[in-house]
Amino acid sequence: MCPAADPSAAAPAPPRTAVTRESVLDAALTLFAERGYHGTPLSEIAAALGIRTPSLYNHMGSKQDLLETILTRTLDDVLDGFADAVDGLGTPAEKLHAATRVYALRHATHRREALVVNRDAGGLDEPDRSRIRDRRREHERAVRAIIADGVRAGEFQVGDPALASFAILEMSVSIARWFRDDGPRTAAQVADEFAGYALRIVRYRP
Amino acid sequence: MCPAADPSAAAPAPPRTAVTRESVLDAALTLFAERGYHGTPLSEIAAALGIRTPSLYNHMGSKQDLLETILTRTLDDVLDGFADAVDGLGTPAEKLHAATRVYALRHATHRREALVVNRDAGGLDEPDRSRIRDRRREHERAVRAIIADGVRAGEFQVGDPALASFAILEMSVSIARWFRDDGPRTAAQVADEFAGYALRIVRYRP
DNA sequence: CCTACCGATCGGTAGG
DNA sequence: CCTACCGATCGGTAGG
Repeated sequence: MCPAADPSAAAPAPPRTAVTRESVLDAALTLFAERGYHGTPLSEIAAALGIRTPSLYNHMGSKQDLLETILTRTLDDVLDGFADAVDGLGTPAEKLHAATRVYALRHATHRREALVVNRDAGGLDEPDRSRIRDRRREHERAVRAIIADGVRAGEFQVGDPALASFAILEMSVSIARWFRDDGPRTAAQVADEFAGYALRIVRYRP
Repeated sequence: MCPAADPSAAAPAPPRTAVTRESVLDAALTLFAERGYHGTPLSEIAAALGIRTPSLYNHMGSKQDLLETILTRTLDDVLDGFADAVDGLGTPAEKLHAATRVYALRHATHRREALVVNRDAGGLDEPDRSRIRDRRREHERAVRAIIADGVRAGEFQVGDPALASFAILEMSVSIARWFRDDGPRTAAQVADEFAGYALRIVRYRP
């Protein structure tokens, strides 16, 4: 209707910095997070980088490969972050607090990655889809185990550790959907608050 | 690679019941929830109904119209459910418990609708996108107001009602992502448990 | 409800 | 990094 003012040409000025595999992944990450994997044509990724679509193939194997790389890296970071956060901690309460804090913080500081994981993981072809899904379950199971430990130790009171872990994990994931860098709260403030919510959900009383 | 065993032909047998606007909307809802709006071609909706793609236009204006109808109905139901649930209740704790319960229950029993709202609301064109977004904010504000009331009344203890309401709402939304009808818990059990979590998050002590 | 068909756009390739 | 181009598929229309 109005081709002179195309609203999908979101990138205002093609930056003439060097295009690398990393800059392609970064542009793809931004656009996948905004419009979804299926809603993002390669032509828009190219336009954001100031190059033509076929030139993207100097930096990637395929559009799927872009998604797969983004998801694999993101899940690796989440699992590493979890391991680092709980390492050396003693009680289930300490572990649950630290695990929730780092998970919540990650979702405030890596919003694009979280949005793509939650929206487009199903867009992968097998066997990558199963691999990614198993990685997510690994993290879920680890958090559930902490809660179950806390229940056994008499530290927590929940009817079902699986339900509580879903609630804690998913409220943290949602931070990616509403957090703004220029908002009234810092990422660290939100993460601390949510870590506190996690302990409340499992009825931990210090 | 293997055209004889096309995995995207998910509908096994085209049911030869009457195709209506409602059955088109239902098939679209199932497929949008599974693959996303942009990931679902009209040809698959038609195939699920056992008709050809152009025949869909006897029951709809456009693909966008399908999405818009699904989202509008869903948001209407959420707001109506909220109003009915808190109507006549007295204390903030009663209201928050009832509002969370009905919201959680809805996400367990209307999983497809919830997945489409959360994934594809951005796929709408203006002005529908803004209208839908405003409806969601209306619900958020109402829940936040209950929490703020509870804090003022000394019933709840939270640093920031906005943060607590996001946590409560979004953990409930997530039910749509993992709940299974054939799982170990009924929708009502999950809803009751989550309503309890909501009161824990705001530190309500009966 | 169908067949026949449209222009546009998709991801991707050839060949420099 | 480009132009030129590919077959496939998209949402949608014409005309019965």
